[in-house]
Amino acid sequence: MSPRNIEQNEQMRKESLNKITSAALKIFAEYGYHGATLKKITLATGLSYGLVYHYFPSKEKIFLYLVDRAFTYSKSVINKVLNMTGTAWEKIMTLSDVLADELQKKELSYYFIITQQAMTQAKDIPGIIDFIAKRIDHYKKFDKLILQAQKSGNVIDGDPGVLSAAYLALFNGLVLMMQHQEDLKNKITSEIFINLLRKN
Amino acid sequence: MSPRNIEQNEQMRKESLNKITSAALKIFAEYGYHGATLKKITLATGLSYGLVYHYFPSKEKIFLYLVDRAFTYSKSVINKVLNMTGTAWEKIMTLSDVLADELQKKELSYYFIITQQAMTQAKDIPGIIDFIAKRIDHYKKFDKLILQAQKSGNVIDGDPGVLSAAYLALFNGLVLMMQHQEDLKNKITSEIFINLLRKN
DNA sequence: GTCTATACACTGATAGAC
DNA sequence: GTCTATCAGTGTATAGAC
Repeated sequence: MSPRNIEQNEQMRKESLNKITSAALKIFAEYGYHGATLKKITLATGLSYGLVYHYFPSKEKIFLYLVDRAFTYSKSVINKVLNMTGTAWEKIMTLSDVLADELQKKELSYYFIITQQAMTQAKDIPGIIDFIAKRIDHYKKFDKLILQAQKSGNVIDGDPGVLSAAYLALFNGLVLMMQHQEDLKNKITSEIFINLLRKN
Repeated sequence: MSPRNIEQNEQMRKESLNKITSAALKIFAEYGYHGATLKKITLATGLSYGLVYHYFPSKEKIFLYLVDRAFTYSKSVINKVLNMTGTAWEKIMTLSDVLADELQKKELSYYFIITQQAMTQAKDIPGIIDFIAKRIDHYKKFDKLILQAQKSGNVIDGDPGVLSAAYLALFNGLVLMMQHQEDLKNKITSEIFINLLRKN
C-alpha cells in the first residue's frame, strides 16, 4: 500500500487498458463489429482472455467507447481548423491539407471505419442511433463554412449540406479504399478534396 | 414427371432462389458479413430455415455469389457507357449521370456495400482477396478514360489512377452515407461527380 | 421442393484461483 | 491486476420426414 505501489498499479492499469483499446480498435476496423471477437482482440493484446472484462463490462461497451473517441478525435481535428484565423475558403483548404495528411495515418482511418460500422452494421446495439445522433451534430459547422465560402465566390453553387456530405463521403470512401489498396498511399493530396468544391 | 410439372418445378426453383438471394443481399448490406445470420435471412424470405441449404452449400457461398453479381452489375453499367459513341469527357459526364441515377436505387447501393464488406470485413473467407482481384481489373478501363479526357483538356492534371480512385471513393462514400441519411436522397446530382474531375 | 428437429462449434460473459 | 476454466446462448450446418 506504499505510494510506489499505487503508482505502479496505475501505470500497469494504463498500459493494459491502452493495449486493449488499441487492439480492439484495429480488430473492429478489420473485421467489422460482429466479426470482431473477444478472442481475436485478446490475442492481439497478448494478454489473457478474462482481463478484458476487468476493464470493460461488455464487447458492446468497448465499441461504444471507441466510437466516442472517434468523434472526439475528428471533432478536435475540425475544431483546430475552424478556430484558425482566415477566410472560410482558407480554412477549407487547410482542412483539406490536414485530411490528406491524416489519411496516411492508420489511427484516424480506423476511427472513421468503426464510426461507419456503428452507423451501418451495429443496429443490434440498443441506443446506438441516438448515441451517434448526439455526436454527429458537430459536422454541421462545416455546412456553414461552405456557405460562407460560397458567398465569397470560392465554392460552387449548390446545397451546402449536400456539398459537405460529398466532401465527407469522399474522405470516407478514400479511407476505405486505402485499406486494401496500399499503392494509393502518399498519392492522395489535398487537391483532390479542394477540387470537389472549388469554383473555377 | 409430365412436362408441366418440370416447368412448374423450374418456376418454383427460380422464385425461391430469387427470394433467398435478394433477402440475403439486403441482410448482408444492412448487418455486415458477420452480422448477417442465416436466421435473419430466412426470416426475411418467409421461407423455412433449412431451405437455404438446398440452394447454397454455405453462408460463405451465398456471399460470394452476391459479390460476383455485384461485379457483373457494375461492369455492365460501366461497359454500357464505355461502348457509347462520343468523346472521353462526354462518357464521363454520362457515367456521372448514370451513377447519380443509380444512387437512388437500393439494389446498386446494396451491391456496392457488400463489395466493400468483402474487401474489409471478410478476411475470414479463404481466397476472397484473389476472388476480388480477378474481378477488379475492370475498373482500370476508367483510368484510361480519364487519361484521354486529360489530354483533351477537360480533366484536371494528376495521376489518372488516383483520380479514378477518388471518383469511385466519392460514389462509394455517398452510397454508405445515404444508408443512414435519408434526406440526401434526390439531392445528389451528377454535378458532384463531374466537379471532382473537371478542369476549370 | 419444403419443412422441423437436432448436432456441433463458437462466442460473450462469469467465477474463482493466484 | 492477471489468469484459466466453465456456463449459457447463438450460429452454421446437417438429417430426415413430408
